Amino acid sequence: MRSTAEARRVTVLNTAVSVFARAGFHATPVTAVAAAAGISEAYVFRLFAGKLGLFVAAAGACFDRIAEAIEAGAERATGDSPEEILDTMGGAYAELIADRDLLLFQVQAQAVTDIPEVAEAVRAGYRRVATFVQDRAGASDAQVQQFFAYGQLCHLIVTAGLEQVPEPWARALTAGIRHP
Amino acid sequence: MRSTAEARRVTVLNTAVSVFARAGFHATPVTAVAAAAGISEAYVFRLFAGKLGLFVAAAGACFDRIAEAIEAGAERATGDSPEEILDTMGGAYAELIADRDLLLFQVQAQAVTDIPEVAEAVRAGYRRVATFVQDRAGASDAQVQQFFAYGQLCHLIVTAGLEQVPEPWARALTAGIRHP
DNA sequence: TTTGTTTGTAAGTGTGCACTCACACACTTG
DNA sequence: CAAGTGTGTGAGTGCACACTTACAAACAAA
Repeated sequence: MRSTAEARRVTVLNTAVSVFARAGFHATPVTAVAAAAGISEAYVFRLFAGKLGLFVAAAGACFDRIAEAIEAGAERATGDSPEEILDTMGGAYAELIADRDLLLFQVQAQAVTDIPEVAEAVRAGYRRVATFVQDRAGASDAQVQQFFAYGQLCHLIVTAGLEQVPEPWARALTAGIRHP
Repeated sequence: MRSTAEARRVTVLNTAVSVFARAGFHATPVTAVAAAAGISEAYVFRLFAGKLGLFVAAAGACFDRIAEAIEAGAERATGDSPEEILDTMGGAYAELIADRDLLLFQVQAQAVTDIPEVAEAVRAGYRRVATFVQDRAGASDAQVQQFFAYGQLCHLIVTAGLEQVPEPWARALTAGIRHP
């Protein structure tokens, strides 16, 4: 017994987030995840209920990490106006997604929401994050909406590589966006 | 000769947008597009340079339709303040994506931007739409950015099915969004 | 009619991949 | 030590699907 199954599941999930992030659910063979995690394909199938079970569990892990980062970030807020707290949360999020994996995974998950289990996982993830933002920052509906709208804009900026585009329209879309 | 190849290409592209919109590039066999278009798989391969060529061409058709709708919508603006024109453009876009195909196709295209040809097609699409919005509405960078941020929020709302979620966080995210 | 061109297809071919199964090794308990 | 339990894999199996090829029918021009 080299490791417990539960510990394996955790490491596999983290690598799964990274690997699925690049090419998405359908274009990523589970051999790729297995190889990245350093175990055999067969064992991945023993640890999770099929490729779909693996992806859904990875989505859970992805949103867990996002929620934790935002929750931890909120603690660092200096003032307690909604604007200040939202700003600090945004900063924590920007910091977290610097490596792109969590952001790209979200995009990939949104793309396979035609699979009901994935749609539910995405809703569960945003439910957790959005309710926390709303409650903790004491923000209005409009502020919460704006927070997520600009978050989604980040997805476009990163997937389309707009930071690298010097034209005016691209500069307008990326203006003031943190980090990417 | 039942039809010219060029006419076929147009009809195939429109069906391709609809069919790819549902399950995305990798999960959609070209037989599905061929069947929906009423022709054989082999002929699709004769009309387009592989599955990727078909998808990239479909992306072009998708953004063409969006750009045309926004350009036509801008004509209907009553005033000429940036706010009014942006609002009218937003309305035209909301109207266009009522059938979801164009919106979902954009999401699917963003998910396969790891393929350089697709990334370039996405950039070309947003280049056309964003420059038009900026020039025609005479909007500031911040206004253009906001316009697209809330457009991207629509993608999340539709893919995650948030209109159907009665909880407060979902109501906050969907508040005031037109149509979906 | 014959020759050529374009539209269209049926029937493959090869490959990649999800998933299974029989088996082996590690470790524990009695 | 023997028997049991959990961890891990090699070697398949079967199917879906991207792409090709050989062939046919419609139309045009001579």
